[in-house]
Amino acid sequence: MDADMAVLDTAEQLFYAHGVHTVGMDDIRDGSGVSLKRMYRSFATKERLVTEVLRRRDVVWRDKLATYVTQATADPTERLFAVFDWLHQWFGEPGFRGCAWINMFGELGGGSPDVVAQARAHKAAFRSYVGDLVAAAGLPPSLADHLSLLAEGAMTTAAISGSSSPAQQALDAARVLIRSAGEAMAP
Amino acid sequence: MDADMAVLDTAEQLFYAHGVHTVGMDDIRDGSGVSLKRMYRSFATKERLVTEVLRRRDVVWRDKLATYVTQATADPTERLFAVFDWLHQWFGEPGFRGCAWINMFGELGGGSPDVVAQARAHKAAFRSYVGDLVAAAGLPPSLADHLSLLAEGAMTTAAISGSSSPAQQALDAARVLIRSAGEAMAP
DNA sequence: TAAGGTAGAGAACGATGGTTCTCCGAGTCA
DNA sequence: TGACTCGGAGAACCATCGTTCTCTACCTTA
Repeated sequence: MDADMAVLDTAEQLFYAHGVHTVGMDDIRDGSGVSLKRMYRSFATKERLVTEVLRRRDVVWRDKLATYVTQATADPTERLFAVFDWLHQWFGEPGFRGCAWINMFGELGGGSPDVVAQARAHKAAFRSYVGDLVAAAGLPPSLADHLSLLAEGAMTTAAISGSSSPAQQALDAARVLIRSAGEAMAP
Repeated sequence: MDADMAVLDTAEQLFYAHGVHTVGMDDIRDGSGVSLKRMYRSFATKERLVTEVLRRRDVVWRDKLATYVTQATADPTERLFAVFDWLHQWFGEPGFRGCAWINMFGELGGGSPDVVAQARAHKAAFRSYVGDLVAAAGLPPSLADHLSLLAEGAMTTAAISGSSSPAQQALDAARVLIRSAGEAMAP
């Protein structure tokens, strides 16, 4: 449905920019041009709309990252660096306000098991993707945890500080970790 | 005022556990036993109460960390490790739900410059503290950024995954970074 | 053209929550 | 004791918001 897409687009943008609670269904109607009646036919409740937004965003977000990394370089180790390049680019986008899952976890996590599950799944998928890249580079699995932590830290630090330089700092740290891990494996 | 303390205690606990929006002033009244009238005399608005909670928590949180680190060891480098030990301990506390500033930034950051400022100040103070420890250990300043990112990443990852092991992973990564930085300085 | 069904605009409803007001009891001071 | 002040409990007020309902216009089909 075209209208459903418009609703999801508007909801995602407004939720991300202002948080879930402060955005009313009326705001989403106004932004999308879709009537309340129609919205409620596709999304029975606001909570359902939230989870649909997160579900779609998860696919899109990880696809954008993977596409960028794949096209950036074919070298397995360089691909790990490319993850942080992509973060840097993302942080610099206008309206960047951190990771949507972290934000929604903070806002709704206390009362919404669905949001907790989505956040957990999204973060697990990201870590798993980094794990694939690490394995492809022939590096030890624990490195995936370390690089993921750097990436997560960069996201929140960039959001709160309003700067994209945490991506660069995370990349610097990642270089050290990757080099050390490589030396440890093949000294 | 004793009543003010009770209000702040209750508000902090409820806000942290459930988020700001879902906690009503009535809930804080019920939890603290302080009447609404009295609460509004000390805290003119709910938003003010939120910022007072954050202000007090900032002092307490950083003091707990610094006290732990100071008492853990006198060795400058070991003190850097102690930061992550403390995080591990914190993550394991019952009711742990991540960093209050990150959570509130996610929930209110879009509409509350005060909360943004508090989160920014708190994170800057933490980074600065790590910077002091790094300097005391005679290590390069950029290491402070790297270790801070690991710590931030560990906080959100621990919160979302519901596990305290990210602190251990961050400690592992920190060991590598610190060793590398030490070798680079005095090879 | 007439009947019927669909969809949208917007009002309405019910609940919630921030903030204020009212009323009443208790303590105080002359 | 009596007037006065203070503070608390809780109702009241007002706005917001999720959700539903109504009414009307339009489209379809015979």
